Amino acid sequence: MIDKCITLLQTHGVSSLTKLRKIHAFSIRHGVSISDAEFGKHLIFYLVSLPSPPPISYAHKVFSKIEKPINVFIWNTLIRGYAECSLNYSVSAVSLYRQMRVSGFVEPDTHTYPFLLKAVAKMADVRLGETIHSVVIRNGFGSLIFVQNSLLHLYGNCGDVMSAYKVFDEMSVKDLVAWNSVINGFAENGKPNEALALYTEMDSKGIKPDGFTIVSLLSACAKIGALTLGKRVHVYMIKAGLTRNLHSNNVLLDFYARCGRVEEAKTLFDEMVEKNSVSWTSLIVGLAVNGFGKEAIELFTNMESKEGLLPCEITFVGILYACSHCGMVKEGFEYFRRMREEYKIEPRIEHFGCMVDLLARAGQVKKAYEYIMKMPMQPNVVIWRTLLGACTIHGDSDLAELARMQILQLEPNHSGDYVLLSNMYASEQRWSDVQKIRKQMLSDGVRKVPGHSLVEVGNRVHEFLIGDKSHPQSDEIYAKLKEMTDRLRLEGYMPQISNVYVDVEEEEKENALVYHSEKIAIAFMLISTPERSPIRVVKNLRVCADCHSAIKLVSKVYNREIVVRDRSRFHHFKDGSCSCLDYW
DNA sequence: AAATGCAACG
Repeated sequence: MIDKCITLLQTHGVSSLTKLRKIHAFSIRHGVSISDAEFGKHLIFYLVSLPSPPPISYAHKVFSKIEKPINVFIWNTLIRGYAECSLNYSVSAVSLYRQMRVSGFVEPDTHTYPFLLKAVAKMADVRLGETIHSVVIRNGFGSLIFVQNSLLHLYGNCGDVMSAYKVFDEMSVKDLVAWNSVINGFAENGKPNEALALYTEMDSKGIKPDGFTIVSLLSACAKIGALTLGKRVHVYMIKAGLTRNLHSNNVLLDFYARCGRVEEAKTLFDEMVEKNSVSWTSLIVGLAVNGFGKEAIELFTNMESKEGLLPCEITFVGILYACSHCGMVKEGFEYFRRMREEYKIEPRIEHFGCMVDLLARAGQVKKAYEYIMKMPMQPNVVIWRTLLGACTIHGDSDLAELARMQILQLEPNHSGDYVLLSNMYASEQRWSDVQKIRKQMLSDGVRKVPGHSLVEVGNRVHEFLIGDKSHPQSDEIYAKLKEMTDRLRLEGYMPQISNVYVDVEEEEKENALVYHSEKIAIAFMLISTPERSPIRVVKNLRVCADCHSAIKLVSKVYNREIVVRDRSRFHHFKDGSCSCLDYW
């Protein structure tokens, strides 16, 4: 009878939880004891093998009924189950491993450590990882490639790329998984150049990349807006024959959108043979952050009419983002309602954040505040910062002060909030308040994040800081800046120096002309690139109002399309106007 | 027996 039950598990077990429950009930009816290790082993195995997340408490119940001592396979399977569940369960995987050690009956084997390390990687606990690493070596498993690969993943996930690289360097045999893991480690930790260098090395050894390799490299480039690097990866992707790989295409789409190349993203989307809801969502979000809200919504309408495509919560974040950044307040509320009622998606704090932004950005800051007060969850620092940002733009200093007090409690020492408030006071010519904020910044030991702008010419990236004079062509750049300002004045440009003024250090204020980094970068591009060619700037902070109005005019006067990637979004400047329609 | 993408605000 037990053999029959096991056969049943083997033939139907992989399909569904309902089937497994039925087989379990069947076995009880026919007198097969759950404490029988052979049957219990199979049942746990199939439970844990169900698509994620596995029914772990059910599996654990079966586990606890199995007669002692429990063999190592069963221990491993349950550890694996916990490792594949959400983060909260990773701790249980570790404590299960400890129980196994103290039970004294079995020793961990070669399978135990990859499962355990997976759980520790999820926890991103580098100290625990190091401890287990030394245990692994002591037990003689340190030279097994799958254990080493697990270690690579662990260190990468903990942000300790140097330890990952050390493990990698000492591996005598490196398979594609090892290369992917270490490349992903660098890519995920903001080191796309290193990731790409490793890729080049891998390529020179004749190892072919797969979809994972491409995804790691491209998402790293997307994060930092490295268009030239990413384009190189696109070429590798073509060379490796991965142009039909869905994941790679999705991330390529995201990459182009995140580099401001909306046309390329759209073309790619149209040409993709296989598309899933992630592809649609990526383009919707891409259009939204690039300021093409109307197009994002059009695409969403299109998506709704397609069979078998369901928008998810992220799709709605994109849609609500599109509405808030285009001033479509009424539409935003309507989509929020439909998300809950038609799609049964419970709004998360991100969605409420969009709604606060929707009201606040449209100037209804008081209503936004009331909305925050009525939210079913505790507002986080992002929500308050949204309100603060809108208050500084719409000049509600009382509410701005209130929002800042909330932020100060949740996250002290964040320079951006001081700067926002100080800029608002400056725009109202409340210089004593500006001084007060600046003094407070000094006494609180808060240092402003210096603004910088990156531009690419050919294969080189040039970086400019505020008032930067370190570039070898500095004289030419400043001559161009002077000419630029003169020509803009003729077009009616009035410099609003207040934003710049509070940004610079006391000594520098004596120099009459201090330019924000984006202006310097644009002047540099005007002299370094052919006429009419588009200019891309990646900035680490938000563009100030003065630079924004200046760049609008530059796009007209110099007949250049200028794309500025902000800290949070894109501005496409063309013929004297911006895709954000000054709605930011 | 390692592993993938899209996410509000700043």
